[in-house]
Amino acid sequence: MNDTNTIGPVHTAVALFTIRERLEFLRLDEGRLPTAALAPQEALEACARRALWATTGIEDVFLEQLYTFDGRQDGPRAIVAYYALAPRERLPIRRPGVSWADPTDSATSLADDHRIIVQRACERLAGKLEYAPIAYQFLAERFTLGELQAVYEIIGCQTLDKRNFRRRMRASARLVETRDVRRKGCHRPARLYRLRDTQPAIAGAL
Amino acid sequence: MNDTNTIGPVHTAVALFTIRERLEFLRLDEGRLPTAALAPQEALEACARRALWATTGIEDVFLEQLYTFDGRQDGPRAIVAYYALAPRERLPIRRPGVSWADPTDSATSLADDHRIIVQRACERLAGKLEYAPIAYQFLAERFTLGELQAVYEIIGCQTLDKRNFRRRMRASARLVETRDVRRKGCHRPARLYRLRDTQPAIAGAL
DNA sequence: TAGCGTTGGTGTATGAATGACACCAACACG
DNA sequence: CGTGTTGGTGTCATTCATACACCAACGCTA
Repeated sequence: MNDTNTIGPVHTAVALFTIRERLEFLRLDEGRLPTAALAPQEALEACARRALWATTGIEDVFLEQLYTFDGRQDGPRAIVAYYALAPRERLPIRRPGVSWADPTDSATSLADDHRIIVQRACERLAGKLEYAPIAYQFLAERFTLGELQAVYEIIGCQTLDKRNFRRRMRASARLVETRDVRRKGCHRPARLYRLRDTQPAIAGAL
Repeated sequence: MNDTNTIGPVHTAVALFTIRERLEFLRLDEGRLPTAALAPQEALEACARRALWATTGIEDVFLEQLYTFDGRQDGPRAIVAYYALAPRERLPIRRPGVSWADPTDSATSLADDHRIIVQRACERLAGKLEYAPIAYQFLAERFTLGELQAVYEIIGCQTLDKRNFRRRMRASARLVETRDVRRKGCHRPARLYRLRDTQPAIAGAL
């Protein structure tokens, strides 16, 4: 009766994105995003993290506030939406009731108010891609330039020229070349890079 | 006892900006921004407009959601902050208890949580200046290029080259030259421009 | 062990956009 | 009619963005 997900004046909702060939978001089987009602004394961001943790067990992901929506008349007064980003490797989700869905697929069953959240989050991602280091949130600590380019192409919905992309990344001075390479498949190994320490991985405010 | 400004689980707060030689925001004498508690059935944006209207009588200004902050323990659960923009001419505020203040002046008496709102709003303004038509929100329907440049310089906190600025504005194709000029002071009259109709004056989502 | 398939990795040339810069025009006022 | 003040204009140099093609290194297989 006192289900923390259905009562309370303020709720949070979280759209968790990851990339595996395509951009995907985490969707509960009932066609909703993870949500939680704000508990007494609880901070909004903590509430959002709790919503994610309760459904998936995931912790310590990139999380940023997206927008606050009006609630429904029979529900919360306001819904504070967040979006989260994480590399696929960190998401060994094998829980009943959650799965990955395609945000661009209008056939995906999803409540209207949550569909808007996913769509706005995609727009925000594409917009921030150029001026904030969000692409790295989809990658492991060390990554290849090929992987990085794939993230840019998927979020930006366009193919990029390899040489121009690499030059841009080098010019940004955010990357550090490591001494290691990654072997994967029957082709030339790829150099591994990581984010420069002095550059915060998460751009604070919007 | 039932003061709508002190109870209720969700509040809105509004930082209203205008430009008169410098950027200014509207501040209540008690060192707070206009706020309102979300009424039953009320939409968040309507609540923010009501907060502004109740203190100033101002209606129909540009208003955009900024960020949602945690409430304080003895107050609301969440504070949804908005920022508003309006040309100075439309603000004949002669109400007791409200005045204009300098957002960059740390000596301005302002509650800490509201100070953060003003600061974040200034950052958002500067950031959006380049890609969204917010500068026009500070101007009347028809304006001179000199006035427009002044807005850009004040929000961007930098002086701009007159010729380069005008070229950029022309290239953006957002402006329409009118046949009229404005005479003001003892110097050459300035051509008046207006925003192109097909371009929405307010960029919708963020 | 040689060839193939696949991804990793590199430089140059061209057009576009940006930034720096100085002078005349039109008015009001005294 | 002279002065002060803001309005208005073009060019050149530099930087940035775009388009584009080939060899390298590996695993696999024949």
